[in-house]
Amino acid sequence: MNAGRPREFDTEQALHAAMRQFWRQGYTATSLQDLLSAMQISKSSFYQTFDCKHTLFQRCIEHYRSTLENDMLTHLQQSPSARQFVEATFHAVGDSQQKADEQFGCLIMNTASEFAQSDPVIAALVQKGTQKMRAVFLLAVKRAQTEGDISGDKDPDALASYLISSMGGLRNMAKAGADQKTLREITKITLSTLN
Amino acid sequence: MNAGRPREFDTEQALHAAMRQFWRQGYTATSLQDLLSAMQISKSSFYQTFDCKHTLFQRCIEHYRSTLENDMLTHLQQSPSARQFVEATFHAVGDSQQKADEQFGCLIMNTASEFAQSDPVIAALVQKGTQKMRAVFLLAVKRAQTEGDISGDKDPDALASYLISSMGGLRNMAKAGADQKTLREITKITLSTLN
DNA sequence: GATAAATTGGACCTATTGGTCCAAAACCAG
DNA sequence: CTGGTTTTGGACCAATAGGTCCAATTTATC
Repeated sequence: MNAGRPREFDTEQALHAAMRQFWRQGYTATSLQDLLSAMQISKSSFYQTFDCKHTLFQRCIEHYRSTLENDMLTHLQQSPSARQFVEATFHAVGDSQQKADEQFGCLIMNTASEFAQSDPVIAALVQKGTQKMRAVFLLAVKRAQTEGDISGDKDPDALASYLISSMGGLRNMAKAGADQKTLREITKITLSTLN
Repeated sequence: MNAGRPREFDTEQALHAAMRQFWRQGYTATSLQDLLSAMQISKSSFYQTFDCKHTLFQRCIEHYRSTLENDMLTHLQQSPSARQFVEATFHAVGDSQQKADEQFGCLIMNTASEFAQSDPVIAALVQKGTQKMRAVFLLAVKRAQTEGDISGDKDPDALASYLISSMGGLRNMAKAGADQKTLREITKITLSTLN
C-alpha cells in the first residue's frame, strides 16, 4: 500500500549541493532560485522535502559540521602523529589544490559572521560547530602531548581554542585573497606556538 | 548665486550611522529601509546624497578603514612601547567594555566573508583595508624590534600578516559568542609568538 | 489495467526589494 | 517679495523575494 511515484533526485545529493551554495554565497545572498538551480530540483520538491529555506540552512550547517568533523577525526586517527595532523590541517588551507574550496572560507565561521547574534537558532548551531571542531583539536593536542610532540606544560584547552581561532582567521585571510606565501608564513608562526 | 534650501541632516553623521548598520547586519541583509531608519533621512535625500546602496557601502568601508587606521596609528604613537600597543589592541577585543562593538566583528573581515570573490570592487576595498591594517602592525613590529621588545630575528612582514590574521580570527570568535576567558587565553598564546 | 500514493511543473500570491520621479516646501541672494 | 536653487516627502515602479496550491504525471501494488 505504500506505493507512489519515487523521487527523481537524491536527498543527500541535493542537501550537499545546497550546502555548497550557502557556503559560496551565504544565507541571505542565496535566493530560492539559486538553491533550485544548484540542487536541480523543482520548487514543489524543495518545499515538500526541505520545508523552507531556513530549515534547509540548519540542515546544511549540520551537514557541513558533521562531514568536517568526521573528516578531521579520521585524518587524526590515520595520522602517524597528532602533531602532524594539526600541521597538515593548517597547511591544507594554503594548499593550491584545495584552493577552490578554501576560497569560500569556513561555513561555520561565515555563518557566525553573517548573523551570529541576530538568530538564536543559528547561533546555537554555530556554537555547537565551533565546540565540535575545538574538541577535535583538543583531542589532537592531548595526544600530541602524550606522544611528546607538544610540551606537557601547555594548557591543552587554551591551545585548542587558539587553534580554531587561528584556523578561522587563516581561512578568512584566504577568502580575503591572501596569496599562498602569506598563508604559509602565517601558518608557520601559528604552528610555532606548539613548540 | 549658490543658494537653495539647506540640508536637514549631517552627511558625516548619516554616513557613520550607515556604517554601523552595515557593520551590524552586513550588506545584503541590510535593506534600504534599515538604512533610512538608521540614518534618519528620507529616501530622496538618500539617493540624492549617496547615489545608491552599493556606492554608499563603498564609502562606509572606506570610512571604517580610515577611522580604524587613524585610531590605531594615534594609539601606536601615544603608546610608550610598540609592544604594549600590540598587546593592548588584542586585549581590547576581549574587553567587556568594548564588547558591544566587538560582537559585530570587523567590518572589513565581515565583508571579505560576505562576498570577497563575487564583487571585484568590494574585493579591492577589502584588500586595501587588510593591507593598511597590516601596515600599521608592520610599523609596530619594526618599532618594537628597535625597542628590543621583539627579537630582531623575526621576520616583521610575516609577523604583521600573522597579527592581522589572528586579529580577524579573534574578533570572529568574539562574534561567534566565545566568552571572555576563552578570548583571553587565545590572546595570550597569540602574543606569545612575539617573544 | 485500475487504483492509490506520491512527486512534479508551473500558475499564482503577497510582501518587499532597490530605485525613479515629481510636486511641494524651504531657503538665500538680489 | 521675487526668482532661482535646492531639499524633501511620498506616490509610484518593475523585479524579485519566499512561499502556497493544484492539476498533471508517474509509479507500485493488487
